[in-house]
Amino acid sequence: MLKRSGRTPAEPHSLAERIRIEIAHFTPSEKRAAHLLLSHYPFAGLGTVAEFASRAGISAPSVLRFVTRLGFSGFPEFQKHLREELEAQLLSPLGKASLGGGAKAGALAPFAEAVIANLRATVENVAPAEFDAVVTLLADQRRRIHFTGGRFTGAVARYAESHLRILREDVQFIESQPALWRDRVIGIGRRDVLVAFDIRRYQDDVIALGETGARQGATVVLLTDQWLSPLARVARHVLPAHVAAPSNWDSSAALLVVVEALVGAVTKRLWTTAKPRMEAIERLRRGE
Amino acid sequence: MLKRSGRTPAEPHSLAERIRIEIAHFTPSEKRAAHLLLSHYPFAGLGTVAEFASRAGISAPSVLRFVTRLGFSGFPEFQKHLREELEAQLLSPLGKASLGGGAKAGALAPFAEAVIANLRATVENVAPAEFDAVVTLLADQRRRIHFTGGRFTGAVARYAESHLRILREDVQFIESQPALWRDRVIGIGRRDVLVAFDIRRYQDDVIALGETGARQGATVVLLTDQWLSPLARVARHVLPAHVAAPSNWDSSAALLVVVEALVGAVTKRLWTTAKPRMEAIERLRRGE
DNA sequence: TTATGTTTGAAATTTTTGATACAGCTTCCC
DNA sequence: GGGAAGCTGTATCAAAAATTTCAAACATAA
Repeated sequence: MLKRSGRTPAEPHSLAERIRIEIAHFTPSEKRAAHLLLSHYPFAGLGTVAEFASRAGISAPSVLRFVTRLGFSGFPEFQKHLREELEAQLLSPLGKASLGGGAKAGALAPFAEAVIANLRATVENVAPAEFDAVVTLLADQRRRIHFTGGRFTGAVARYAESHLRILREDVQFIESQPALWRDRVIGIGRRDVLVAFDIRRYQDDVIALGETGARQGATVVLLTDQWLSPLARVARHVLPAHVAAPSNWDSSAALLVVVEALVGAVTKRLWTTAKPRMEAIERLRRGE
Repeated sequence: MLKRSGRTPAEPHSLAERIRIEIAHFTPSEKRAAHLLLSHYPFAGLGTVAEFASRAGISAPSVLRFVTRLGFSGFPEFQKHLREELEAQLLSPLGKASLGGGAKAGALAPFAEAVIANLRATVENVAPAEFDAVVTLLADQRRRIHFTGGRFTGAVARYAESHLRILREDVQFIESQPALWRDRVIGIGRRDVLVAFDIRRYQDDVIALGETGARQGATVVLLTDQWLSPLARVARHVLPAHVAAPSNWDSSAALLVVVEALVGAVTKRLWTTAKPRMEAIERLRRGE
């Protein structure tokens, strides 16, 4: 059994850091307490036991057991530690940058670093004029918008579609399997915009859909990786995102960020018509 | 005479600022209290009345009179105000992402910067042990894995599902509309893992699905935002991601990165069985 | 299934804390 | 020097908070 002496534990780590390390050995209730504290570190711990308990959805005794397990002799001592840590952090020049301690290890950190590099590279490589042109297309309410994507990028396409369909009419998602789009593609023509997502191991059916759309006069927008899908040849606009990741799989995160930036810009562009529309949708959801 | 009503005073200024203005009219012991508070703002005020009194070299009642003069109805209310002010100040650099900025040129760059901040914050807040526990669950081939998510996060859940189903058996996506899962949820029990995605404006149907699953004995894993979906109450494991963005919408990018990191880790864990499986799938796709 | 050990929250208990009444003290003006 | 007005601290009380107890619920292993 762990020592549960009444001393404040020595700190090679900050409290937040220690909790993240030890959280694996916690009981379910203790985990809830830990999560609440970490997600609002350290303010969640500065109120009363009862307040903390109800915010975490557990009982007061469980909160006490939680702080006891952390090595404190009682709740007041625990709070004292939080206050002191907070004061020390806040007064140091680094200050809030490192509040809550830096989680050292984990498979997550290197992945996040790679994605950050991708984002930087993507920002550099996307032509602002191209970005704006796509925003203008998506904000053009006379046009119909179709999203599609491959095995993995399909989810990103759906993400784009689920936002845009709230902002305006005539937005839909098309599955990339030919059997599922053959009939739907017939009506596509000059007034349609086809937004295709395709990253490497470029997918034949997505390419076929894009080429068919282009042949029928649709404006094709391509979101792809830095090496460009073959669809780039028929696309009117291309937004390339970097996808390298320390994994067997590519990362679609930068692609997603481009999508979110597009959605944000379109929202701003369409605000006068989108706002009442969003409110109406909200009312429907609520009233339903 | 000054108003001494029980309300928290309206703040054109912060409390510290107001004290500096009004300090001239304070009695000697009130001045001592004020000086202590200002010189260790706001931490001196976060302890007990007795502690504050002794640090200031005055008596407890004088401290009470001091906070009363500042317009608070009591010491606890005074503390609450200090905590809120501190929290607001500390979080403002993150939250301030103003909407009014120039929307035209380079809407992508500020968005990417915000996402990078989110990623950093997310890496700090995710407990490595919690992350590993989820990897272990997802890599356990005796269990069945179910993904679900809300209006927008549903796409992220699909993204996770589309990767994981290539690595192993028994992976599926469940739509969050109750009508679509009522029949599917019956078979869910102790050997099932339910991975739910839910960020703010937490969605009732996702919560209902999660609670139902938990009630039937499934292990619930929650991917949510930093404020934690109500589902955190029933979830065995919680991975919180930061979602703030300079847009009317939240950003799911950090959530996606967590998913990608999970998938990468599971791939590594299952490599001996996953590799032949992936090759077989590849052959099927080609040969088709 | 039964038996065993954990985990948990409701309620009772103890401790701490904030608040108040009141008397002594200081100050300052006449 | 006397006395009123306002400060201040001691002693005390009431309220709130933390803590402990204990039995039920739960999970786990046999």
